[in-house]
Amino acid sequence: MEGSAAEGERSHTATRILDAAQDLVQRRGYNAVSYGDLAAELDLTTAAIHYHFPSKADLGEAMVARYRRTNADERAAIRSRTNTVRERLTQYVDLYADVLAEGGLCLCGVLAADNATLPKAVRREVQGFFDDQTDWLTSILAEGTDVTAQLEGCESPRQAAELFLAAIEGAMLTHRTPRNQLNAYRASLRCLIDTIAA
Amino acid sequence: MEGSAAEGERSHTATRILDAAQDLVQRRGYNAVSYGDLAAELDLTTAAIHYHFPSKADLGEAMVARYRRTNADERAAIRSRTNTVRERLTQYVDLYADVLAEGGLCLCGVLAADNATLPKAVRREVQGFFDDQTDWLTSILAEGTDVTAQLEGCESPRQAAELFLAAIEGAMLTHRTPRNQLNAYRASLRCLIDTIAA
DNA sequence: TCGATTGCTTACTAATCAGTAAGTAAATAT
DNA sequence: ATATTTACTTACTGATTAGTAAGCAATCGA
Repeated sequence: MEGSAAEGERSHTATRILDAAQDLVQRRGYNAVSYGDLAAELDLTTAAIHYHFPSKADLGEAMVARYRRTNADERAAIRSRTNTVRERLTQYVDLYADVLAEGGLCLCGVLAADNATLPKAVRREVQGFFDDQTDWLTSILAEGTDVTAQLEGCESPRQAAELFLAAIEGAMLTHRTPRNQLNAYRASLRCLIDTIAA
Repeated sequence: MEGSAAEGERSHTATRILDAAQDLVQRRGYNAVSYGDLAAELDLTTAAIHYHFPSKADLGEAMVARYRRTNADERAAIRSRTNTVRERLTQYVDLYADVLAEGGLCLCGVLAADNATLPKAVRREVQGFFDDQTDWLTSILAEGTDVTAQLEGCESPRQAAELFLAAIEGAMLTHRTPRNQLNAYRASLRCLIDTIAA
């Protein structure tokens, strides 16, 4: 076996399965995606998918874990390439522009809606994702000028971070109609960003 | 037949079916609720449910239509019993306190997540619900002091209304963990209300 | 070169899905 | 009193669900 790199090494097929699963779940929800759907999309058998991910819980957990890692990289990139709160929040909002344009939602936003039917491991990953976001946004906001001065009711950067995250996830949900959804999504969030980074 | 009242008259069983369906969908999502689940919950057969609602699309449409009517009444009650923007928004936010405490979400928030798999008629009702909310919030905000002065980036009451709705739907989604979810939900929205109604 | 492992396929299973047909007991209408 | 309608039940159907068992060709390690 060659240079066994850090964990996360996956076969080409396993990666394709995760890609297809994530795409379908973001557009249709957890319970509307079956092994049969994935098999059809990838020209595989359902058994082949069970070979890579024995149960749907395994697939779901791997899918969200990978989503969290990718998202962490994207946030790190935003932090290193920008300097102001406004730039950072704007680019953070735009992280979801592509999925939204294709009719999808934040993976964990969709999964949170299906929360009660999720395997425990998946639910834990989803909660972890939201914690990641809140922590990151809190640190971004804490570095800028005092956000509690702009948002009257907010007693801490963390509270403002929670509001901002809620606004993003909610704006994707409420602006899901085909027409102009992306503009409406951006407009809602710009409204909040301008207040925060006045 | 006795005094055929205004439309919306439904048999006792049909009402019980809608109650159970709404409760289950709010907690589990559209695709995780089957006729079998409802039959078990209500001690009926699935055929009995098909008698009242021939297809799942019929059930879904009736469920959301009733939700919209109930919600319209609740909003009208808030408007007539309060006078300030702050009171109105606070009570509007609290409309979801009970469902949230029981592990549920706004019915249309859940359905928006399942959007791609929804029958057309249901999708139309869900979109109608969001339009209702935006219209109502817009008129509430327009009656108060100029909200575009408090929220820097907002160019109109409507834009502020869209942000507020997004924040509510999103806060339910992100604060779905059992512990203290209701307090966190309220805190996030209070933060926005205090800014809007400063 | 040979045995084991990897990455699949074919062929299942039992459960569950939405939906239907036919029958029935009770209430209602004439 | 009789016919009809209402509100169901029993008993299905064919499709789809997640998941399994067994087999097989190619690759890999010794």
